[in-house]
Amino acid sequence: MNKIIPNLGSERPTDRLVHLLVGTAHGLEKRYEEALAPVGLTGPKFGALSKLVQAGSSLSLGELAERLTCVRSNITQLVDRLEADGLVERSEDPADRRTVRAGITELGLEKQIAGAKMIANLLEEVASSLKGLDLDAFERVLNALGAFNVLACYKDA
Amino acid sequence: MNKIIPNLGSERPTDRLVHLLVGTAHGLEKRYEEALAPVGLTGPKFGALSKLVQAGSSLSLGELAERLTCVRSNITQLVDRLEADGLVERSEDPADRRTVRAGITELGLEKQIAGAKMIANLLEEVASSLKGLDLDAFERVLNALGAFNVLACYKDA
DNA sequence: CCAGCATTATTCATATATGAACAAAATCAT
DNA sequence: ATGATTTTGTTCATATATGAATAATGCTGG
Repeated sequence: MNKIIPNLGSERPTDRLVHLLVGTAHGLEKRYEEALAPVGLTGPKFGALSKLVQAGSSLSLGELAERLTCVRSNITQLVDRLEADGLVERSEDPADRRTVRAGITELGLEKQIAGAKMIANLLEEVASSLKGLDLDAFERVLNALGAFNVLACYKDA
Repeated sequence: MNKIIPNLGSERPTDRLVHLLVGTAHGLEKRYEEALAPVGLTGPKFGALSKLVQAGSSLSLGELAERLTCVRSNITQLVDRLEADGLVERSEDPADRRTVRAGITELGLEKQIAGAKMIANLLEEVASSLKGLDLDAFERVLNALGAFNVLACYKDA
């Protein structure tokens, strides 16, 4: 969970801000993982289950990779682990014998729902800690960084 | 480089902001990695070299782990790879036979300097894309999230 | 039709991260 | 002084990520 851009004492004001931004994001992700841990889920596992719930049906591994913005080989492994946990099941696609579909199980659905509750609580906390702040200005800065950045792929990941 | 908090159509305004924040941070980290790639460095490798340069002397692996905010076993592996690249050398600590010190090599120093230049350019770009925005408001929001968050460990990572 | 091309998932090698278990060495408390 | 504890780095098992190579299948242009 590291890979934080190191602060090398440069001390231009934006350098500090970038560092703060990335650190804050990592902190949020850590909270996110911690919120899911009691349910027995990790971030990536919850993400995959959520995409399946959201889709309302099974998805091919390729579709799952797209929606989770990652490469296929990653999904092969993630679905291996989810299947070992009994949260997801692979099935054949009758229309295309190359395709493997992943469908959520009963247990997977339960876990997703439990995880979603934890995340809702977390986001509630975040929302209340942000009350009264100028969130529009905040978003303008993020958008400025987003325009400049490689973020198309994150638009609705 | 994924593990982005998935957007599960909740659509409270702060949910969207959290998602945007984390996505932007990942985008910056991606740019950071891409800036270092031509030099032949990755983020973690550059981070370790930078801490050694900053320290001005060799550091024990434990000190390095602390400054990079990660566990010791991670540093063992990272220093293995840096040593294989010829960027760092392990040495014994005369004062404590348990301790292993990591010192930067000539080549390591060159690479760190080259990497630092690339990062300086990147931050320059960021700074110019942020011109005219209300960075104080931005920082206030980040601080609100930081206070609420597990971020002590990132204060000056 | 079928030869070549594209797509799909898997496997493999690798990088990064964590945490538990371990061995060696240092320190501390009695 | 010495037995217990702590500290240090390594090793191992595991999770997550990437990208290259591969095999199976599907598709397409002639």
